[in-house]
Amino acid sequence: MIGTTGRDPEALAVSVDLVIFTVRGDELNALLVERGNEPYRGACALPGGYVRAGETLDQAALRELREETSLDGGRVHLEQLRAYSEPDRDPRGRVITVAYLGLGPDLPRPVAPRAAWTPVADVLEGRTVLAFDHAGILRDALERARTQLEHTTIAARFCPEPFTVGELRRIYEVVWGFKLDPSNFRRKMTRAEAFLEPTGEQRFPEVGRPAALYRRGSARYLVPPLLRSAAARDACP
Amino acid sequence: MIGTTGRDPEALAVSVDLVIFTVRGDELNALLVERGNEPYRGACALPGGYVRAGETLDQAALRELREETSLDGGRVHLEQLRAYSEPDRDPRGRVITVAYLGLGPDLPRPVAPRAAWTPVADVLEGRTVLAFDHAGILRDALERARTQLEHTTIAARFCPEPFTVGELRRIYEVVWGFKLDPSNFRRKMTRAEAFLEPTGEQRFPEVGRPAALYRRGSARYLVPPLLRSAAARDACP
DNA sequence: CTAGCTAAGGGTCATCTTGACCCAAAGTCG
DNA sequence: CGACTTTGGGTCAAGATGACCCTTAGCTAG
Repeated sequence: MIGTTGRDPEALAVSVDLVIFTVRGDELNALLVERGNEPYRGACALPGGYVRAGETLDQAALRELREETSLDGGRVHLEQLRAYSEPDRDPRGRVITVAYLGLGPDLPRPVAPRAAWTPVADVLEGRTVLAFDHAGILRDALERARTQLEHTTIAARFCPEPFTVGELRRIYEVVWGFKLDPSNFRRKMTRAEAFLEPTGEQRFPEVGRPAALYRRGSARYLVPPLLRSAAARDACP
Repeated sequence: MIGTTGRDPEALAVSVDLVIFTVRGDELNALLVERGNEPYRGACALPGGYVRAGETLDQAALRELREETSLDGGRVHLEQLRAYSEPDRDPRGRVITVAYLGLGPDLPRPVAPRAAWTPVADVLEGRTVLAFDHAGILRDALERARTQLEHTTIAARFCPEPFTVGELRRIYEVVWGFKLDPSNFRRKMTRAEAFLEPTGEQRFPEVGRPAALYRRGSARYLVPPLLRSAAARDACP
């Protein structure tokens, strides 16, 4: 959380803010904390805090992640998004923040009090109001996540291992916001080099045919990429 | 340039550093300044400086651009690359820097003394040594520029208008570091929606057949993208 | 004037990828 | 058993790509 004390208006502070996405059920969720102090008391905000002396931005982001979710960085993919620097973005003083995008499999309930998973749609459609410029940061993070699904293999980071092709497809559908053809999706994913590693096991779901189980392969990039059509890109919010 | 005075080791400063690329002849060049002060006196560095009070990062980057090249932002495409935050990246104290990637057509000689266009290859191959972590920043910027050429229409920002398809192709070849098939390249570019806008004029070069002239179209993205093959990606440095 | 050079610009063709389908297989539930 | 759901395999046409070929239109050397 952003500190509680007033700040020298001349001073320049640097913070990190985290957009942690996870897929729960059929919804994309982000980790938000309810603010206990002014400004924006009672509103929601992205988890984050000031960068400490001797700490890199990556280390600060990992520390905040641990404080809010009690997760080591091993299970969550964290990457720098960009810096936000509007002089009046924080009414307490000059704070430049570096946003991080985090992705993880259906994560446990956050440990921090007042922290909770919130559907991203609630923010996009105005049902949940975010403090500061955090709504804009969240939108940028969502767009980055959607683009990353096209070119990289991070979608598998959303899935607890082992997982089925259907589970992986649901990640794409939830993050992108539209349905994919199951058959074409399977062809694409199973033929991609080192994306999926078959375990040989099967999973027997409550309904439907048993599905083969996979583990994440070694590939970091999906070549050729799986591009959203221009039409689909425009259709979703 | 980075300031000349010593700094309080407890304080945290934020700077911007600019990687400005331009194509001159058959080489990709970056704008570098020779350092007149310690540390790294005599070495080259990226242009940059501290962010001032009340200034966004974008504004700081534009101001530095003007100071070094006397160019308004209109002719140069500037975008944020990422932040660099290793605590010991600057021996004078804690400085977090946000790097910007800039692209422009064959730009005039820089106005600032000790500033000069330098072939990027000289840096990559160690003939030119950069101060701080600037060599790493330059490599990251080059990789970003290469990726941007695949998905966006920024390559045209390297070309003074009006330009020919051959000139545009040379941009790709110089930035990517390998040759492209002229015929296939033309097909791809002229069929891309709103990338090239024919002027109807022709240019008569010293040698070879006259070429049709184009202006930048309104499209910002190149769909479908023009992807480097995995082989080509690995081949170039 | 002609041959030779260079680069533009148009075309062919085999291959690959994609999107829209269809359909059988293998489980559960009524 | 039959309805239902999801997996997983297949076809087929349309489009994109890479490797070519060849003509065109300017220049220059002889």
